[in-house]
Amino acid sequence: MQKGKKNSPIYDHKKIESKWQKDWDKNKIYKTLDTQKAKSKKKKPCYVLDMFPYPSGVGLHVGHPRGYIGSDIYARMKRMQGYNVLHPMGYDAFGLPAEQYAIEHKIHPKKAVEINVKTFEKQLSIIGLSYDWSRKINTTDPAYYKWTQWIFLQLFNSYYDTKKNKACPIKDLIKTFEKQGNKNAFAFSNQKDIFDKNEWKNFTELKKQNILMNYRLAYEAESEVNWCVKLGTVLANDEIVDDKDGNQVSERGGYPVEKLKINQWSMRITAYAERLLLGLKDLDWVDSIKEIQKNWIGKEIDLNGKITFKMHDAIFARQRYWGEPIPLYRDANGIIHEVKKLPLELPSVKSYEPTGRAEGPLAGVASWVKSGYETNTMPGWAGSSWYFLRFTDPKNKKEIANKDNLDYFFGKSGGVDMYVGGAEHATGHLLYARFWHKFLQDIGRVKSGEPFKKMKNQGMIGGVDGRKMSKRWGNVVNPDEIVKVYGADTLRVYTMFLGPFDSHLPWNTENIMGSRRFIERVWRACNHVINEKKKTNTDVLYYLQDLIKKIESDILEFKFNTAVSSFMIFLGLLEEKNYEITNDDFLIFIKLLAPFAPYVADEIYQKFSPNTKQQTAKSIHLSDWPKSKKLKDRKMLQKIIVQVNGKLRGFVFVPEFSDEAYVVGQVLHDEKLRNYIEHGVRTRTIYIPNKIINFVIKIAN
RNA sequence: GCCGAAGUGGCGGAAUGGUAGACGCGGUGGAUUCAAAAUCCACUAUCAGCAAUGAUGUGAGAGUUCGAGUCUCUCCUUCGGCACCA
Repeated sequence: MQKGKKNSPIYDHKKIESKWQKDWDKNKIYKTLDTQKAKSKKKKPCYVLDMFPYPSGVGLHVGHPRGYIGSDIYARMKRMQGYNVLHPMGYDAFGLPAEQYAIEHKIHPKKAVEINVKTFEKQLSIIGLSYDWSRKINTTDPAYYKWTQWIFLQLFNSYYDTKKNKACPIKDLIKTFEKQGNKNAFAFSNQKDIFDKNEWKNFTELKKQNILMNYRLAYEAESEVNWCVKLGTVLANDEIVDDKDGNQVSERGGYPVEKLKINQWSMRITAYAERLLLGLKDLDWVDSIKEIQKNWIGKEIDLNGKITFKMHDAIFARQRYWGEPIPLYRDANGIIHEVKKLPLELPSVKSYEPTGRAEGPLAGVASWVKSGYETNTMPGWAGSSWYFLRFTDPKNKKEIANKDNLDYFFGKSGGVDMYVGGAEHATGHLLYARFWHKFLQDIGRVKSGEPFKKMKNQGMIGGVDGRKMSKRWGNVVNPDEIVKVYGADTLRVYTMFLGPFDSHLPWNTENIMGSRRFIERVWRACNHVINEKKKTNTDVLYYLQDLIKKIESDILEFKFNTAVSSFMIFLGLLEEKNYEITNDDFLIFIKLLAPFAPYVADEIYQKFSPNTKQQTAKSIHLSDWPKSKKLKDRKMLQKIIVQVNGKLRGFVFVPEFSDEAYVVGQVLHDEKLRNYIEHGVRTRTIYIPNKIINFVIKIAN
């Protein structure tokens, strides 16, 4: 058929993208089925998770969505393959950046988070990410942090039994002390003094409390903080820089920083060191991250066979306002009690700025202090150490998540099926989340010991100058601008086409035209479609079958760049000789493309899908993923590489699985090739069917 | 210093031990156009040659192999982690 006969209108990304965005929202096509419904439909779960972001105030640059686009492509394919995909998004909004933003802009952190979340969602919504927004969570929501506090209390009420090799109730340990003292208690501890049962009975309450602190998995102890006298505040490591003389100074102002020992809460992660190390073996993570964790845990066995670990316990407190309150209080006698009614909500304060003492701003709230509450709050990593559980049942008021939901979504693989995020969390979030997960396994809340069985890490995208994108260098590219000018489909394709998913790559807006052209070529490829009475060109047909396999395996391995290039080759094939393709075969191509360019794919799908009289076709994203089939009549000649002494000298074409003698015959038949071989004495021939033949020639003299 | 990853055209990159440079960007020439944009066609690693073609070539050097970008060893460079922080 001649080009231009079926005149497609011009590709208008704005029109197409706003149309489908509304349509998808309205029909809630990305909604995850509830457990009961999914089970009755016998739908298998697939949990595809992004590391949830910190909604900082500056907004997204073009590198941020890279991981989200990758996981989205994966989720979309799985959805089309019939899985009940859980692909949620939420916000990790406690912690320093939100607090800093609030201080700088003189607004309440809660307000700052609201504003930032809005900006963030607006930016994300135009990229075409298939989240089920009805499961959105926010770590700063009291309904959420109620359960963060609950987990804290479970840790507080547990010790690590070294014989059972798991966490056990502290009550059991107290019973042991009452029966036999601590001499043969199999408990992980830094308690040095030995006592018998009678001594234990005679200890004061306060003494008992202090001893138990040496056993609890969440415990209070003296530890060091960075104290800045001039700023009158405790600083996080991130806020400290080296000055030109190598002294540690505050990033803000450059004032001296000293170490100060204060009493604060910690987590006995060291009790889990061995299990955290062992668990790494079964994880489908990139080796470099496993190696980093391994080094961090740092197991060493000295000559006497004593096992030590480099890893320290983790401080679980910040002298800051914007975090989860620790759900404990101290009575007049100094005895610690649990807060019975959770959540213990963060009170409103007049000033959330540092107080000038080595304690949190909560110390300035009279009623809070009077009640005996902790003035420190939990660190940033608290809420992110279990959020992936909450997504399975985000509105549950009775427990962290209902067991049926947890078991269903964490069922087969025992964890999130695909976790996508930055490699920079190797020793922070990824370690803490594994620690809490193992603890929750010990107390029977989850079945598996590992939360993230499979993980992929996106590399950073730098500026054109190769530097990190930042306002400071003036090299920030805003995704909104790119979407406006080129469209979201182009942004997605280009981001994926840049290079390997996990490499650090520079952004180059000049190059984006190639991806835009690709989408336009897809649009024009509609002109090659013929009706079903005719047949698709066989070259196209064969390539299409290979393409199905190629795209599926590339998506599974996160090799999106090569997937895009094989789409381009397919178009080249159609264009070069103006080949024809049937309606059905073209739809195969469009379906394969749908996860990458969801908007244009749905638009084209509607044109070519067989609509019934009653209704138009559903979204392409709810259609079935193509399956490759064996083409019976596919008997192609094989191109055999001909080498002489390992050097390429030409090719011969032979039927599949030809034997050596036949291939040698064909080679000798070719005058040019024969000359190379007869140049010397043939001593050996290496033949690999369908691939290569190499003649080893000894040249006389 | 220790541990890990990576070095391929002008650029981003591709390549189960088997045609190095797919695909894209950029560039050169041409078609179309009053002109431009867009689109289409051809060429585009280096050297020699009018050309067919030949030689060289994946950070450097050795090795294994019929055959190495890919495997092994040594070195160089870059990036990440650790060492002073958690």
